[in-house]
Formats: sequence, C-alpha cells, structure tokens
Amino acid sequence: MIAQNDEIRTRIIDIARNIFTHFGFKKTTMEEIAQASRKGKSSIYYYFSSKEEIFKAVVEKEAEELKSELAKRTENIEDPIEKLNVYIKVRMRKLDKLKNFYAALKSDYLSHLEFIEEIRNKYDKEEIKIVADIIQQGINAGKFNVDDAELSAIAIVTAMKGLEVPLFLNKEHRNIETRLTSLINFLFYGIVKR
Amino acid sequence: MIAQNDEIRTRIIDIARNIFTHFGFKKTTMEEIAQASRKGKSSIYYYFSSKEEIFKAVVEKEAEELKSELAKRTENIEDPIEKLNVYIKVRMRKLDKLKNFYAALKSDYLSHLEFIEEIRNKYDKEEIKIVADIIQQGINAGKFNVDDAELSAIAIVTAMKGLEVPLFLNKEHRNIETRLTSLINFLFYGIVKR
DNA sequence: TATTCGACCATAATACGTTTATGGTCTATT
DNA sequence: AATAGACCATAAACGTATTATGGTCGAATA
Repeated sequence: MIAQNDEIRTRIIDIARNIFTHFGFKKTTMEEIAQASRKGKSSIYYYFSSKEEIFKAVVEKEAEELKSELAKRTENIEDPIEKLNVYIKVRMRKLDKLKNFYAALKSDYLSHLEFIEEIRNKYDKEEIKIVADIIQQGINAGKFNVDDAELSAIAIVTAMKGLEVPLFLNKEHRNIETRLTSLINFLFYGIVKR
Repeated sequence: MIAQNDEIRTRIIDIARNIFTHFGFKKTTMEEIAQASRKGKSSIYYYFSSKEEIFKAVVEKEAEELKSELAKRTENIEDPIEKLNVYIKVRMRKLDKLKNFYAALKSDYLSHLEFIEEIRNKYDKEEIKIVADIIQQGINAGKFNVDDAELSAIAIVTAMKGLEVPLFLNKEHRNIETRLTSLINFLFYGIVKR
C-alpha cells in the first residue's frame, strides 16, 4: 500500500530525526535507526536508498517547519515594519531549534553530501526573497526608504547571520536577546538622527 | 647589546610572520624560521622562549598595525558619520590582510594557545569601545539618535562580523563591496522612511 | 660574556598494518 | 510486498613503529 509506505517512511524519518539531532549525521548508524524503528536494517533500505536520503528528508522536513512557522506568524500582519520584526525574531529562535537543518546549512562535516550545496543555495535564495518581499511591501506602502529591495535583504540576512553564532552557542539569553533587539532597531531606524 | 637584541628579535618576528602567513602556525616549524633567519634553531631560542611567544609577537604586531591604520585614517575626521563610515571600511579591508591576527581571532586550531583567549577578549572590548566612542561623539554632536552607545556598538560589530566570511573568502570584490556599502547604509539610515 | 652550535631528548605527530564497524547488497523467506 | 540474515567492500578505528618537532643543554666560538 502506497499510503502505508508513506506512513512508515514518515515514521522512520521522525525517528531518525531524533537520533540525528542527538548524535549528528556522522555518528548516527543505520543500525540504530533500524532498531529504534523496530525493523531490520534491510527493511530500512526497502524504504530509503541510503542514509543520506533519510538525512535529506529530515533536513527538508525541518526546513519546511521553519518556512511554515514563519508564514503562520507573519501572514496576518499588515504592517511591513512589524512583519519584518516578527520575521527576524521568529527566524532566529526557530532556527536554533532545528539542529539538523542548521547543521546542513553550516557544518563543514556535511559538505561532502550531495544535496548540501543545493539546499544551502536554495535556502539562501528563498530567505533573501522573503525578506525582499517584505521590504518591497514596505516600499510600496511608503514606509521604507530603500533603493533596492534585494540588496537591502542581503544586508539584513548578513547581519542576522552574524548573530547566529553568539545566539546559538551562548545560552545567556538575556544578553543575546538584547543584542537581537538592538540589531533590529538598527536595521529599522539606523543611528543617524532623523 | 640590548638594542641589537631588539633588532634581531624584530627581524625574527618579521621573518616568522611571513612564514606563519603562508603556512599557518601549526604547519610552520621552528627549523624553517631558523633557516630563514640564517640562524641555528638554538639561536632562535636564545631570543624567544617558545614558538608560541614568536607567534604572539606576530599577532600583537598585526593587531597594532590595524589599530594604528584605523587611528590614522580616522583621526582628522570630525564628522562622526563619516568617521564611522571610514572605520568600517578600513577595518574590513585591513583585517583581511592580517592573516595571523585574523586566525588568532577566529581559528579553532589556535584555541589551545595560552594567549589566544586573552587577545580575543581584548580585541573585542577594544573594538566595541572604539565604535562606542564614535557613536558617543555622534550623540554629543546631535547627529546620532541612539539610547545606548555601547549596545549600538555591539550591534554594529555583530553585523560586521557577519560580513567577514563572505568578504574574506569570496574574492569577487564587486559584489561584496556592494554588500559592505549596503550594510553601512543600513546602519546609518535604517530602512524605515524618515 | 654574549652568542651560536650541534647533539640530544621527550613526545607529538605521522605512517603503517591489522582489526572492527558500517553502509549497503542480495537471496531466501514470510 | 515486506522482512530477515548472511555477506561484502571499504571506511574507520586501533595498536605499534617510526619520524618529526619543539625544546634543552653543554661546549665552542666570537
């Protein structure tokens, strides 16, 4: 049954996701995934052609989670200023939770996997597009003073990336949340007096 | 002669600097440094107690170069907006040239060296202070609209750090210079319409 | 006396051969 | 169609031997 296959695949993906999150791709064995799924290793290969294919499915699932969470949290916001504010905050907080996706974006150890470059490029482009769309909304609404929406999006994304390492490693949230708020204020209002 | 010792030390530091720049700390041997200095290895140990001490001297020299270049390029600028603009641009371009100093700040391979954490903390603090001073000048001159100069400095430094990797790795300068200019515009004027 | 040299040392790093683990395959079974 | 278990190729880990390297020390030299 095709439907049942999907169900089993999904279950394996979810189980593997937990193990990958805990041990990382490299240290996770197919035997572990099989046992946790209560199946033989060969049975796992019935549903997936390789360890990499499972990991790709996990990464794509996490990417989709981020995407839909961001969409959900911003869809009813009309004000582009507020929308961008929420986007940045949700993005930073959520990305820290999606360990496999973040590893796929950042980890040197995973660069040898075939789908990694593709997913890195894809995510970069999508993110810049989303931010550029919000900025374009702000331009159209006469609220943003920006020449080029895409260049602006690139600058915002760059600044956010600069905050990932201190945010995700240093768990003293109070200080980092201050940093995040401070950075958002900058991106919005700059430092030059109005 | 004390003076001659300093001269020889300086010469060894400069020679070592070139080799460290080329091969990195780890792959550079004391034998290489000795030969390039036209001395026996033991003679190097007459002037320096360890390989680490030489590397520290190299890193401190490069840090001092950055500091004095920044001071030189900003000291005659009265306008805090222009001063910060020049600071950011010179900082990014110069730091890329100081390979040993940058490695000391960023490389995981060097974290085991005793002086590394100290120099990282020191540089961070100094940089935030310099930027905060410029911001405070802007506040005093009524040109910057900022509540807290130090928090603002931290945000600016964070954004700059986000640009280091793409800037220093990707040598397609045209695109990255655009990014740098774009980021500076953001930091100054924000995106919200005035 | 200051400086240099060369032999030497401890051990970190590297090389190498052996063993084990792991991703994956294949056939038989249910 | 789905599963199990034996098996395979080779990557990874391991243990041992060898080499390289940072550093030391006493003697030699200027």
